[in-house]
Order: sequence, then C-alpha cells, then structure tokens
Amino acid sequence: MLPGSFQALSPQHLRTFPMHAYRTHTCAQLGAADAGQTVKLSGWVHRKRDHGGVLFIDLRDHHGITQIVAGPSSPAFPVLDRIRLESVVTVVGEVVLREAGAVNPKLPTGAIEVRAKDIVVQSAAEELPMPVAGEADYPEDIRLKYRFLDLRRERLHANIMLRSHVIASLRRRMIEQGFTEFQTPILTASSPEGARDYLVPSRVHPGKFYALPQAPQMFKQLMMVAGFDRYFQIAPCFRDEDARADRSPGEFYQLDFEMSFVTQDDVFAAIEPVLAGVFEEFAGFGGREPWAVTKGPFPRIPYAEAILKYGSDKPDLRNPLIIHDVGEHFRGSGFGLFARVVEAGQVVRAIPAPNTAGLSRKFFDDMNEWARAQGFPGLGYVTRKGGEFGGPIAKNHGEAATAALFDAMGLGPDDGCFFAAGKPADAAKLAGLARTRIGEQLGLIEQGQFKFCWIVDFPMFEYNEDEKKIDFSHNPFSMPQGELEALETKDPLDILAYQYDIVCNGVELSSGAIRNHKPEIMYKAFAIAGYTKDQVDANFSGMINAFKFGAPPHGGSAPGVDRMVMLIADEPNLREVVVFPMTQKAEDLMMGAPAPATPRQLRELHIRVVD
RNA sequence: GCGGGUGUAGCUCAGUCGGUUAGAGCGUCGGCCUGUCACGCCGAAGGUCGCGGGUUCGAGCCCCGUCACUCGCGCCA
Repeated sequence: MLPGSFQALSPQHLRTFPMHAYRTHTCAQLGAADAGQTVKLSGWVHRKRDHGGVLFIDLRDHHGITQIVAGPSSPAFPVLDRIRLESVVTVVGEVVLREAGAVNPKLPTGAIEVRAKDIVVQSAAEELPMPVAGEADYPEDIRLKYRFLDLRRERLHANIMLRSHVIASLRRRMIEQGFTEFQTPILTASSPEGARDYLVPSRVHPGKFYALPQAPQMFKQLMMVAGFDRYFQIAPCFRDEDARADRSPGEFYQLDFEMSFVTQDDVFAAIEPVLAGVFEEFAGFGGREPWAVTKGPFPRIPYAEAILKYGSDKPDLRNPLIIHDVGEHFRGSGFGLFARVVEAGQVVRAIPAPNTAGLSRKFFDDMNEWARAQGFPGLGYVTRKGGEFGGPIAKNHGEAATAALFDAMGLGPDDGCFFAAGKPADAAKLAGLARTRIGEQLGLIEQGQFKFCWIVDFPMFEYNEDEKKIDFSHNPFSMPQGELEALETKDPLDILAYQYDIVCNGVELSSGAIRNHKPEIMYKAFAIAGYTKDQVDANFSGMINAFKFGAPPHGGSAPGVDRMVMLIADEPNLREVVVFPMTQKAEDLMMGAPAPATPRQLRELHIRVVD
C-alpha cells in the first residue's frame, strides 16, 4: 500500500527468525533476488483469480501485495479455493521467478510469486458489505459503519499514513525551533466566549460540570506565565458546532503553539518555515508532480484589504480575480439602481470575468440566478464582445462611462464584469462568493499550488446588529494595537488587534494573536464589550490572576492539523483524513455514539433526562 | 433551526409520458477452466424501489410528511 512506509519489520530482523509464527517478509518485500527462498507471508486475500487448475491470490498487507500461486497438488489449494476475499491467511511457500510473459510491471513484487505449500486461515471473512479492492465510491454511512474496511482501501490507508507522517514532521520541526510539547487538561472549565461547549457532569459535585476545551487557549498562556518560553501541542479541541466539509463535528486537532517575549513578526518567522517545510515535504504525496509552495515570507494582507479585494478573510490566492470598489463610477449614473445605492452610502463592487466574449448570455443570467438563490438581491453584469458592451447596466450607464470603468479595472475588449451592490459587508460577501464561482467556472484557479498568506490587522471589535452592542470580533485575549491608549481614545470599531490568520488555498488554517497580558488593558477591553470587572474576574479568574503575578508578553497561533492534511492529500473533506470520523450530525456509526446512559449512571451523576 | 442534493439487489447504477413480470455490471452461490493479475465462460439466487400517507383504474416515477447520508446558511472568541 505504501511501499517503504513502515520500517519496523526490517528484513534483517525477520531473517533472524525464519520460522516466525506469522511472517518472514512483508507483502512488499520480495523480489527477483529472493527466488528460491522458502518464505512465510501473512495478509488479507485481496483478489482471487481461479483458473480451475491453478489459483492466483493477491495477498495484501499494510506494505503491499504479493501474488500467491497454488496448483491442484498444493495442500493450500482447497483452502484458498473456498476462502472469501478479505480473509486473513498465513502462507508458506517458495519464491519463484515469474516467466518473462507473466511478470507484472504494475506490482513492485511483480517479478516473483510465492508458490503456496501450506496455509493457515487466521480469520475467515464473512460476505463483505463493501468491497475493499478497487476505487469505486461507496455511500458515506456504509463507509463510516464499516470504517475498518474502508481504512483498508488504498487511498484512505495512504491518507491516514500521511496524517501520521505530517504530525511527526510537525513535532520534529517544532522541537527543532525550540518548542517543547506539553499536555494540558481535557476536563476543564467552560468559558463564556466562543462556541458551545461539550459538558461533562461531575459525580462528586452534584449539578456541576466540566467542559472539554475548545482549545487549550488559557492553559498555553499560563504555560507562558509559568516561564516555559515556547510551548506546542498536537492538541485535541472540542466544539459543539455544526459540521462543514472542512469542519469536523465535535473534535479536531490543532498544532497549538505559544511563544514568550515575541512580536507578531517573531511568531510569523517561527511558524512559516514549519508550515512551508511540511507542505514542501509532502508536496508530491501520492506520487504526483510536487505542488509549488509559497516561498516565505508569506504575503501579508490586512483584513480590510482582503475583504475589499477578495470578498473574504480567507482568500484563495490561486484565483487571479481581484474585486474592485467602483461605487464612484456610478455616482449620478444613468443606471439608477447603482446611483441610488451609492447615494445611500452603500457600495458597488466589481468582479472581472475575463475572456467571456464567447460565452452565451445564459452564463451571465445563471450567475445572477445563483446569487438570488444564495439569498442576495442579484448579481449585475456587463458583457463585452470585441469592445462592444452588452447588458442593461452598460446600456443605462452609457458607453463612455462603462469604458472608463473597464479601463480603470484593466479589462479588455472581450472581458465581462459582474457587480455586487449593497451594504459594504453584504456586497463584499457576494463579491467574494462570485469571485470564487467565476474563477471556478472559467477554470482560472491555478492547480498544483499551495498559496499561503497571512491576514493581519483584524478589527478588535465589531458591532452586533441584533443586540445593538459591541462584541469582540475575534479573540478577546488579543492585544489591541495602540494598547490602553487606543482603547481609551479611539472609536472601538476602528481599533485593530495584533491578530492574524494563516490561509492556504482559501482554507483558514489557523488564527492567532499577540495576547493581551496586561490586566488593566484586559479589563478595559472587556468593558467595551460590556463585561464588568467582576464578570471578567469570575469568568477568567485563572488567567487574569496569573497576569497579576508577572506575565511575559506572548503570542502564538494554532494551525488546524486536519485541514493541513486535507490540503496536502487534496481531499474535499476532513473525513478522508480522519481515522474514525463522525457523521455530520456528530454520530459515530461504528461505535454507536452518542448512546443513552443507564439509569444508574445518570443517578450517580445527579442527572435526570427530561425529554 | 433552515435550504439544496442523494436514496431502486450486498455494492455501483439504468429504469422513457404514470401502464404487462423493475433491469445491467460487480459481488455472492453452483458448475467449467493450468498463467491470470479488474482473468474468462455457463447458470442460479438475490428487491418493503429509504419509511409513512395521499392522488389515480394503475405510482419506482406525481403530491404531502418523515428518516438517513451529504453540501451550504445560521452557528463557529
């Protein structure tokens, strides 16, 4: 499966014990040089080819496949003849060179085969709910219920090995950078910010609950206060949120790290080579032409610029399209809709659609249809063929004015353009989604690339329209740029934080920050978000207390391990890189979790189920 | 919580405008086959068309509800 990926059973070791109970070699090990040896192999019956007089078995283990042959005189023949695929057998036989015409160049062991003399059935398989051999797709629920079968299949098996290798590489690289790995508690306290918590009832303390950590955020900061200087952990994180393709329900892993006495630049300089190094190390995964990885330093894009130019705080830089703010072009325009939008203080954003002269009107109308289906008012457009404009916007806006707009955007005579208008946040969001969709439909997304960037200068606060109050926009423990003075003198919505995300190919890998280690700044920041000093003391007592006894300036981040592996494996969702994933509704179909508790368990926990 | 997609044999799928006994490939079982490597050939078994209700002379197909998986929205400091 992964030739050479598992070295624990070296040939030297095995040959010291030729009569080992189960094997002298793995199923990937034998070649022409071994001809004449008597060997013992163990594995799964991958495929059978029964020719009546002669029987071929592809025997598979973790390492590879070896062809076993049994003639009618072999004692193994009747056993292999009967046995079902995926049964586990041990075969003893002689390694023989295949005849020239019978060599299989597709198989690393294809120069030889093992002539079976004896066989032991270690474990007979029942009829399978899904085949293991072959590349066909199978329903997700069957794959999850029989995950142990799914995991035998080549691609998933390779993904899981990749995951292990990525984690080993991350550990090695972090340790080389002077980081130290520590474990932090799994049973901890709930915190009021963030996602919903998973709660664990306490038997000893009736009515009280532990929470599983959403991240070891406060613990790692306390490690810095404790003077450990550079912490990291492949940390399990638990959040009770609904799943997405790139968001596992329930639990996931982060490369969690934190550093003392650092600026934002120091954090970037520490982690960039780790990430770039890992992505480069596995860029050729699966035998593909290695993908190119962004050379450091990664581009840094301020949050506001990302929202404007890419319509997203996790831009896919493989997409060459850049959004333009074109509201000024429509001030007083003959296209009344956009003129009124601008007059009302709202915005118009334009998304290029290069080389679309040859596309039918349907392409543009479908895009508008799609925008409406997404819940937006619509996506306007201007077409252009051989320099001639088309569509209602161009007609009303006027040829000269439209030409000026196109020139300002650098668009040519055969390029089209889409428009998203409305409140800045809404228009940016639609423009961002449209940018992605247009890029995909026009085939503009560069392939074979890992394009990294930092998103920096996130706003510290945002306005909560529903509750008519100011909220933290990201992490409440981030240091505001300008520190206490900024909090006291600036409009809170104008304050930026030393807060940053790493993005790769449109996937948010991590968010991090230089932390706020000063109690007086923390009280002030929480006050702006509506928390009293007492509330801060109550909810964050562990950390705020610690900061009163000598805390180093510190910062860090926490790239998602699952997402990294997903990107490297080029898989569309996280289940393809998680060994035992749950369904979208956070159920484990194989183990049957979650499950009801017994009355006795509930009694001990002082819990009564009310529904 | 909401919206989209999918659901027909163990698996992958086809199934016309609503019309006779729901088909194919793979797998399974039986038979044949001494050089295959996705072996081949012959035969057989295998179906609550996800489930429930409705419309209709008649439903795999239309309608309503519901369940499962999934993609997205909400949610995700």
